[in-house]
Amino acid sequence: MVNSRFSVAIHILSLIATTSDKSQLSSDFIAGSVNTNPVVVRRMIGLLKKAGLLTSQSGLAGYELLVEPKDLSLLTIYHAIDGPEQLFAIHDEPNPDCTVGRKIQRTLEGVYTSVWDAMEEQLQAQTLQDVLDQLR
Amino acid sequence: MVNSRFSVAIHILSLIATTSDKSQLSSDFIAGSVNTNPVVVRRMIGLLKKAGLLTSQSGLAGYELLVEPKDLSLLTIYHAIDGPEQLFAIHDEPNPDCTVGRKIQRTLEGVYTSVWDAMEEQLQAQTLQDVLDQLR
DNA sequence: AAACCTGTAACTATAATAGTTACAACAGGT
DNA sequence: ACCTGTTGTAACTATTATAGTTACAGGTTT
Repeated sequence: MVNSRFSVAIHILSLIATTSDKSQLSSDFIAGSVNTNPVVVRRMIGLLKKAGLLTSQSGLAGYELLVEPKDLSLLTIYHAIDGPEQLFAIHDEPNPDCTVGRKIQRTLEGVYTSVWDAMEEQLQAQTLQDVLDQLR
Repeated sequence: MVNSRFSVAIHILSLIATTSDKSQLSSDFIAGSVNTNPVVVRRMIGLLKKAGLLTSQSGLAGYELLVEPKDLSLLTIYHAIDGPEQLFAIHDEPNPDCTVGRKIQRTLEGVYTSVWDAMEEQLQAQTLQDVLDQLR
């Protein structure tokens, strides 16, 4: 299973989107809602910031979204957090002297790509706004 | 990323399907093609056997498929190897006193379920025979 | 200056994974 | 009966990913 970073990222972005008093949004406050360590939050926010999804100011509590929730697809978030770009690992160096071993890697890549594409399509179809609507 | 067991399972099943001299199929031989340890192979085969996909006889080399490659979907294989049934982990115990924290888990479950379903659909659509065709 | 914050590096703990060693039990040939 | 080679499993080890943590330099506000 993929790590929980994607979940944490969506949680953080939801919090920022729904909190009107931005000065309340310290990494410590956010960590309290997510139930993790403030550093974990700041680390994650660093990635989201690098992807241009939000701004922050060093030394000053408060984050602001740079993208409207309805324009922010979950796929964009996924790419922002630098999650794995493959679903299934393929074993290393199968035997090249074997008919199966010689071609299995490329074959599996093809199989997994179709699965991955289907997944991306789903993530593209859902936005942060959809998540916010369900949180009500 | 999910582990490489799924890849190894497909490799093993492909080997069994394409090898006519079944007595050649020892766990050691298969391990040589996959490039891993014979015990890893036997462990994996134990799962496939438990799922009714193949037979083996203790003490005697040789495995046989119990299902026609064209009737064996990759999804069936995936379930056989007991892979994770969720793609993304959801962080534990978000703060119940927070609007977001209170409902984020259930919301994410919904999101991830739609992604998972799309993935299963892709795996269901492809069979071991499709893989064999591409190995040619 | 004091209190509070961010950003980041470095370290630690835990868990998943794959690989490995070891061995009991079975099969087939001699 | 014995030897060789095999499966099925348990138990252990090594490696890696992940999350959590400590520490601290530097920014911001009062």
